[in-house]
Amino acid sequence: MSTRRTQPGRPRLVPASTTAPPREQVLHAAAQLFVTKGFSATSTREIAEKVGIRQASLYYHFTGKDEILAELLERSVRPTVDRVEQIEKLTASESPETALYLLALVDIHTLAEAPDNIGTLATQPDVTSSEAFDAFRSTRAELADAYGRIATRAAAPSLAPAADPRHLGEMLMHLVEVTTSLRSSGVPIDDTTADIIASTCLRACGVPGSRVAPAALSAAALIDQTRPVRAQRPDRGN
Amino acid sequence: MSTRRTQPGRPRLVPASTTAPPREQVLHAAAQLFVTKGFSATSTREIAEKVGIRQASLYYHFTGKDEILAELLERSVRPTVDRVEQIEKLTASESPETALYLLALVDIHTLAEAPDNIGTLATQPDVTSSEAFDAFRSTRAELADAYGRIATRAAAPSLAPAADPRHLGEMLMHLVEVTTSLRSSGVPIDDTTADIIASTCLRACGVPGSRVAPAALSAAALIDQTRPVRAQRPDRGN
DNA sequence: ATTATCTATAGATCTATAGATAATGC
DNA sequence: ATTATCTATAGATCTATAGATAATGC
Repeated sequence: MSTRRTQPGRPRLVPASTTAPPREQVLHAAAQLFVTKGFSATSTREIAEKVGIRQASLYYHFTGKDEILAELLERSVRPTVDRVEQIEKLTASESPETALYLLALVDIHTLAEAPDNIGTLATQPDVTSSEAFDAFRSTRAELADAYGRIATRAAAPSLAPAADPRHLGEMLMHLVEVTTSLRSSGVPIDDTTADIIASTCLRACGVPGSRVAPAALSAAALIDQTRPVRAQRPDRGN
Repeated sequence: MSTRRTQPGRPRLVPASTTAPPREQVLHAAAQLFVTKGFSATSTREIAEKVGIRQASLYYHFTGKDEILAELLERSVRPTVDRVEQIEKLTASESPETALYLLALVDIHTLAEAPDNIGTLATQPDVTSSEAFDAFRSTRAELADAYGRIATRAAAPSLAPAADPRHLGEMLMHLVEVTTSLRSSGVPIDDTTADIIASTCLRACGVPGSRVAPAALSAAALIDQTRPVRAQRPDRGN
């Protein structure tokens, strides 16, 4: 009965096809275009058209095109980064390869579930070259450091070339990105696929085959306990 | 004595700093910009400025920006594709994992030696979305097919998710691209690094650890015999 | 005559701002 | 009054073409 017939604000020329907040509609449309055509090749006009609003109306929700991408980038890493602390706590008394396996699993899951496969945005050259995304690069560096830190403990001494933890972290992040690449090719990222990717991370670090399966088992037992540490919503009952 | 003082054609406002053919100068400048900023974010004016010519002068050498990228893309895969036939011949009587290892080694070498790290261009979204690069995508698909064909023979039956040879090929190409990613991070791609990456390909296919080292040995013995089949220059003495 | 540049510019964008308008909320 | 859109447009690009110019080659 008390249902609003319309929203505040001037009505759109093309009525919205969804009830999602307009800001989310913009993010969704932009994500699809950025992922398929690339950031620089996508015009604000195209985004607006996809949403069903006028180009200028975007600027009511965002200060510019950069801010749209910045928000999408942030969302593509935030879920994993917020779980890193918890992962390290949970695996403090486990083998180092279990810690790496768990981090990889969580990250693969994030990339597999991210709307519109926005995990692919991180490697677009626009992102790595413009200062507008410094905040994201800093967040991502945090994740690369975690990969490097954890993997260095697990890595075989034979891994001289990637001995620098930072390089090792970058390599592993690239490996895990195969998740987004498979998603683009239409491969469903189920538990088996995730295990193959995570195992590949361990093997790429030189972990002997005999230690991979135990790490997989231990990590699987812990994954349900990886709750985000930051950005947790306050309890409903407060 | 017979050295020309100048070249035909109107002199440049800024004299060339190299004797390389102008077309190559353009490709080199464009490659650097495309790789760092991305194709769409790079203007023809920037390319021209880097070369030291006027923006319009680019169009004497290329029909447009697309043609510059198309040529760079072609060069980034051609060396490997031209060796695929020879690789399959050489390994016809070897184990399937030796064939895969050799293909990976050759590809890693191509990516490691490609000027300006142009191997990174293939995954830019501009490339995958515009029809202007259909020829390249077709060449690249040929390579993906080879990866898929060879890897399917080497893969363990446990690899159900990537059972489709095409998907398996895509996955392996993504893995090998870590070469360009490491290059960007400043890691030198020496023989040891190449072996780590190639071994990771085998392990990602589920090849047991005990069969990796023998494959690496066999492949190393064959790599010097991988001469391109297509595009070979005619003998000097003809 | 041929080659390789130059100058000038048309036409098509594209981003972002200014200010009007049409809803609801109070 | 507030919200969320709209219309209109300034100013800054950016790509590609037309045609002039300054070298060498024959």
